[in-house]
Amino acid sequence: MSKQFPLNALRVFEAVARHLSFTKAGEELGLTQTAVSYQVKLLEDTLGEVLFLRQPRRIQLTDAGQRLAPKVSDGFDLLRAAVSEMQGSADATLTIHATSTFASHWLARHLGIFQLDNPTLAVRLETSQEVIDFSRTEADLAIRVGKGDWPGLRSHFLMRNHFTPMLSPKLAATIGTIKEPLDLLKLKIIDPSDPWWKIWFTASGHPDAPLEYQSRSRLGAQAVEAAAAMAGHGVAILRPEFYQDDVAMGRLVQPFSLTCEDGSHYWLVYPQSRRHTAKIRAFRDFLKKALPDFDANPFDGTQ
Amino acid sequence: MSKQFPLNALRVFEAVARHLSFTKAGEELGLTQTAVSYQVKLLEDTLGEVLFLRQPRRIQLTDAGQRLAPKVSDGFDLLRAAVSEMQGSADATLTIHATSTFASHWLARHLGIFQLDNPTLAVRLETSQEVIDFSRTEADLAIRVGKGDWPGLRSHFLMRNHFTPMLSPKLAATIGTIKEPLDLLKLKIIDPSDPWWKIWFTASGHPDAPLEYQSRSRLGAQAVEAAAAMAGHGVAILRPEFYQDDVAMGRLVQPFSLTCEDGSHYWLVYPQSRRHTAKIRAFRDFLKKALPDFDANPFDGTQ
DNA sequence: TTCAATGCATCAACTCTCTTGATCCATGCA
DNA sequence: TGCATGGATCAAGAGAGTTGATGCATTGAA
Repeated sequence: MSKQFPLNALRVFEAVARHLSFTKAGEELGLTQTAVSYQVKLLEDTLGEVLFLRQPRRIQLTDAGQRLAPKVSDGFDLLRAAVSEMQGSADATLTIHATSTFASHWLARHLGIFQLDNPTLAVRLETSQEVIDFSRTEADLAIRVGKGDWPGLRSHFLMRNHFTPMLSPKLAATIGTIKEPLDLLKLKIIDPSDPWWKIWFTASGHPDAPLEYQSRSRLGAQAVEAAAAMAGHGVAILRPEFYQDDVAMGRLVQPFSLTCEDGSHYWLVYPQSRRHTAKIRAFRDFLKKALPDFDANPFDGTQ
Repeated sequence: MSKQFPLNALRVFEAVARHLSFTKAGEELGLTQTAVSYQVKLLEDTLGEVLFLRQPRRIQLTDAGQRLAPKVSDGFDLLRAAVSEMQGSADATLTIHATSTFASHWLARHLGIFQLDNPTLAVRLETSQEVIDFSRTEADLAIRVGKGDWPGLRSHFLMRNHFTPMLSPKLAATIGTIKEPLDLLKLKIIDPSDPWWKIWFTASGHPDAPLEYQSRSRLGAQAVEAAAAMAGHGVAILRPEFYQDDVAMGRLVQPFSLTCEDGSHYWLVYPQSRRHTAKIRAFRDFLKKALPDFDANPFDGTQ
């Protein structure tokens, strides 16, 4: 079965053997009668066997052709089945990669609706902080934070990413009321090297707020910082919408209404080439319904 | 399984899945690594599924690929088997078309040797007077009389065709001895419209011998005329070598040693495209050994 | 008998798929 | 650190495969 062997000719032969007509077979395959004739002859030449007897207005399988035809049909049936089955079962699982923050604070809440709408689709949710590479990881789609400009990938805007300081009410109580942004500096900043802090203090009118840049690296995930904040270990800078529950439960407070952005937002992302897949379409449609700003342009004037 | 589906890509995928290497698969198939890469991507695009995870120095099947690979292998195994089995069994039968004259007077005598040399080959001998068309009849090769110039066919000279009057000794006795060609005209000429008579009489010095051209058409087969001659119904004009047995048995006599030709000779003939088939090669070799003049040029000077 | 319809073969021209070779990049190993 | 391995990417090119026109033989209907 080396590259020499004309597989396409074999496929054509199979169709011709079924129809016993070059023309009909051509129609089935979307070929002209000429092409069919050519392919059959090509196959006959490589096999060294005549497969059809050309009688005036009809063709007929030779003994050789008769022996070959059913087995070739079986072979192609198997291939067809293999392919469609593979596609079927692959379609049955949707693998989503998301940051743990988004997964736990947004997806967890909304995925139920998607699953109700798509009962046959098993969802596999993988969380990772890294930006996954679709060619190296088995994932159908991903939720990423960034600018939406990833080459080779299709991206849809999901929601803006903004942030504001948050801390546990208990910790806040230790310094009385928090009136002024600079008050926060009396407390421990959980990750002062996070550029978000610089942005926020600048926006609040304190571009020179003293932040200890030298300290530990980012904890890596907003969720971890949030947990630390809830535990009263310090002040975190978070996306407030993700923690409304915790605010309601009294685990966190948002002392200032000022929120800032750094230009990175949440995006749905998947490989260009797979944009027409049913399951991807389904998830895209779900997000479109669930998110008012889906596919909006975060960079136009209307903030 | 329409023409859209890249069958070749599937074949490439099968090889890659076995080797787990684009390069190795390429070597097996006689392709460059680039081509393999292209084909795999093509297949992935049409399926809408990633089949391999590209890790730095190795690749790995995805779930989808893992499901697909074994079934595709099975499918190709089936096709491979179908093809080789067909070829095998087709190679096991050699169908020869010959004129009944040649079949009964030459082949019948010599075919035994061929079958001893090729015990696995079943020989099917079909006799017919018509010049068969290989595209309309199931035949591997044919023995024909003619000039050896059939388009699309390969032909090998077998033996000259020449002829001389022959008759039963009993019939000859009815007019005493036969000394002179014209003596034959005292007897019934079995098929006087046969152009061979005209040629022979002319060669014997009697271009004006009165032959009843108007009479019945040729009996069609030399064998039939020979039978008539043996039965004493008249004089036939035959290829003497074919009837040496009958001469020996006293059924026929050849009154004159003069033999003539009409430019047509015996040829082995088969489709160009099948010249490399094992069974055709075998039969050709057999004739080469059995016939001293095999593949000689009957038209050169050396008669 | 003649005429129209059907179906395959043939031919030349072209298209576009597929292949090649060069180059690049990342990783693993010495 | 430097080399070998293995895959991706790119531009260029070849050639397999298609197409459409045409021809031929047969069948069936008028």
